Amino acid sequence: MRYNKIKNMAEFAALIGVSRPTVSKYFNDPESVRPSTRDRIEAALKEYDYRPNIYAINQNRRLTKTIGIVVPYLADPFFAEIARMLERRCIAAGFTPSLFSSHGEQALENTILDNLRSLKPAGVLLAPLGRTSDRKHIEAFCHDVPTILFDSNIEGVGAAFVGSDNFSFVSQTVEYLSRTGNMPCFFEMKDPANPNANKRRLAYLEIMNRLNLEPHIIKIDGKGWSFEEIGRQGALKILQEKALPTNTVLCSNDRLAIGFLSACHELGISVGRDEGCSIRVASHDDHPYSRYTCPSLTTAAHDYESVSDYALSTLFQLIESGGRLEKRQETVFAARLIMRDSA
Amino acid sequence: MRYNKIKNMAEFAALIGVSRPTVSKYFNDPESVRPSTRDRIEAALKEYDYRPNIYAINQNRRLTKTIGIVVPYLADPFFAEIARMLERRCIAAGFTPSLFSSHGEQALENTILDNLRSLKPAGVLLAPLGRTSDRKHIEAFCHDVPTILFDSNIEGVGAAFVGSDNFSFVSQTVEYLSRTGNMPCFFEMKDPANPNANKRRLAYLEIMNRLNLEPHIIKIDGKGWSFEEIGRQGALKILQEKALPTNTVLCSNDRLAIGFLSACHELGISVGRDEGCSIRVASHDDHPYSRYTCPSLTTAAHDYESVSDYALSTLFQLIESGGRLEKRQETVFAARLIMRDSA
DNA sequence: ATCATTTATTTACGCGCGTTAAAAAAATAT
DNA sequence: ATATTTTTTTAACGCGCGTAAATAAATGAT
Repeated sequence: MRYNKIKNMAEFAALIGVSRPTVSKYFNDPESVRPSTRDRIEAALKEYDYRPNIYAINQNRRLTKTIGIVVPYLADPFFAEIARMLERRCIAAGFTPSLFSSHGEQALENTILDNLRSLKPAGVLLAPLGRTSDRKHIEAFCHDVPTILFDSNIEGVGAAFVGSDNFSFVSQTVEYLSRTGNMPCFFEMKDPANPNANKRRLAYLEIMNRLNLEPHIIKIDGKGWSFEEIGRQGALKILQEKALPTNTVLCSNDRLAIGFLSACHELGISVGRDEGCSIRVASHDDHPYSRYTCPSLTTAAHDYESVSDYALSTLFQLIESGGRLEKRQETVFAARLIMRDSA
Repeated sequence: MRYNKIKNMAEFAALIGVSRPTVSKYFNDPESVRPSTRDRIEAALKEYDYRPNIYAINQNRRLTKTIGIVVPYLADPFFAEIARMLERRCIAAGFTPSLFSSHGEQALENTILDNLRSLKPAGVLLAPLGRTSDRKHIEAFCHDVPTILFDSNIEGVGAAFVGSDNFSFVSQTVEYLSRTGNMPCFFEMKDPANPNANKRRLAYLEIMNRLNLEPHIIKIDGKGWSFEEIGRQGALKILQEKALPTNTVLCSNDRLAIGFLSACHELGISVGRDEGCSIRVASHDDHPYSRYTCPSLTTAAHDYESVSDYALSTLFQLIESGGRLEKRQETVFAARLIMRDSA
């Protein structure tokens, strides 16, 4: 590696004895130049460390090779995990992923989208905040930028939605819990920001109805994204007041359940399906930490792989078709019941 | 908001009756133009939604207003949390943060740095993988780009290091544990990738020596970043073999401890400082989930705020001084003991 | 009103690359 | 060897903005 700093493509081309447009062509598609010249270029690339100026490239392209990934809350390991998979696949497909977190704030979600727009991304994968999102703002964004929504759906917004089938989550947990013991009550936040939470509640009601069981919903107070703490406080209150209608609790999501289990431990209430246990707790999401709660959490797992795979392949399709799809498809993947020790 | 699409600064300037260089000046520093023209520009900005082309801007700037943030593993809530704080402060200071995760892989860390270099960032905050980092690669990067290391130090690399004082972590936990019960043994991975782990072990040895206590180090197998599982497996093995030299365990970090507690629960071993408990477990980091383990985890907390504050203010200083600091400073912040129920 | 100072405008060039059209060269087919 | 196809070269323009120098206008102080 010689340390002749090469400042532009013309200089680099001159060095190999090839014209600049040929080099430009090579960078846009290495296959588009004759193998012999390709070899010469690649040999030179190893010798000198020239890289085309990304800003100059993107200035003239209508669209860049960037894919924006926006999640509502990156400190939630669920989103961190899915972001990780999405990033991988973007890179594998020759795109450059750019990751953003809305940190639970509408204003930030909006500015992220504004900034993203001027990045002229080839496409965007957006997991919106949900109920607290600025629908109009997102709609306007999706109008200009090829966008696939994932995780949280907003009806009619974006070229497609890819997520998990909330009904499948709840039906599996409710049926399992009912079959193996008492029927579950449903534990959730009073005012959930995430639309999945609402769908899960509706699913619970419907399934209980089908099974001819009386539903019980426990709504707890709390705002923001500190679900564990909200779950813990809510559980402490309910448990101390002995307001639990059954000995089986189905939490809307794992983070609430983590808080619930923490509260149980504080109060000396043993959780599990064993004889000595006084309560069973199950949940949904298969959060990365649900394996390590005490007891380990029975839950329903997202099909992370399929969701991220399908979201990206839909996005690629959208990009190739020039930003428009025939029809807005909503695709959801079934959950997988994970039986552990808590229920 | 009229829907006349403005395609460049010249058109926008013409619309207000101001020259293009004046508008350009405004965007680089709104204070640099006369208040009356500033008002006119800002009024027009509200009416038409013009935004300067970011690629054209950055092409001519030697440095952009981007700040790169690189963490080794974003699915670890500790890094997610610190990334969140860093992002905030970058935005507040008028920079655009760009977040990357190495996902625990050297190759990815290298390509991230390569890509980052061509983004011409004003500065970079880098938390390296540690032992598995490609030192030469990082060194070369830091030579060209103003970089502050954080969390994991690499001797002599980068303009400065900001992190936590591992000695302070361990001294507080060891002293607390020894004072309130039996002396602790130290539980860690055999081959830790993170340099902090090594410093913590050395600190443990030194402090035990000072206290005239015999140190015991338990090294467990395992590779990668699945610390909880590694801790769990290691703990299961040790506990089943009854190879624990004392009833007090100090884990190198919270994620190992989460696995350890999980193993204890599986084996029916009660953890805590109460009479009925057979083992005490403490740890370091104050991981966002350590509050919700069962029992809640006694640990030593990073001063997240100070670390992120100081790292960024050092970076701003570095940027202002044109990329060079007098001397490479290593700054570490003391830990804060968090007494909870596990020890 | 006059001069000095600050701020704005005009003009012009450069950045590094995408892209295109026409000409030239090289590879392949007949 | 000639005709045909493919690839490369040459030359030139455009993208949207930064920036600098010279000029003009507005402001402020005397």
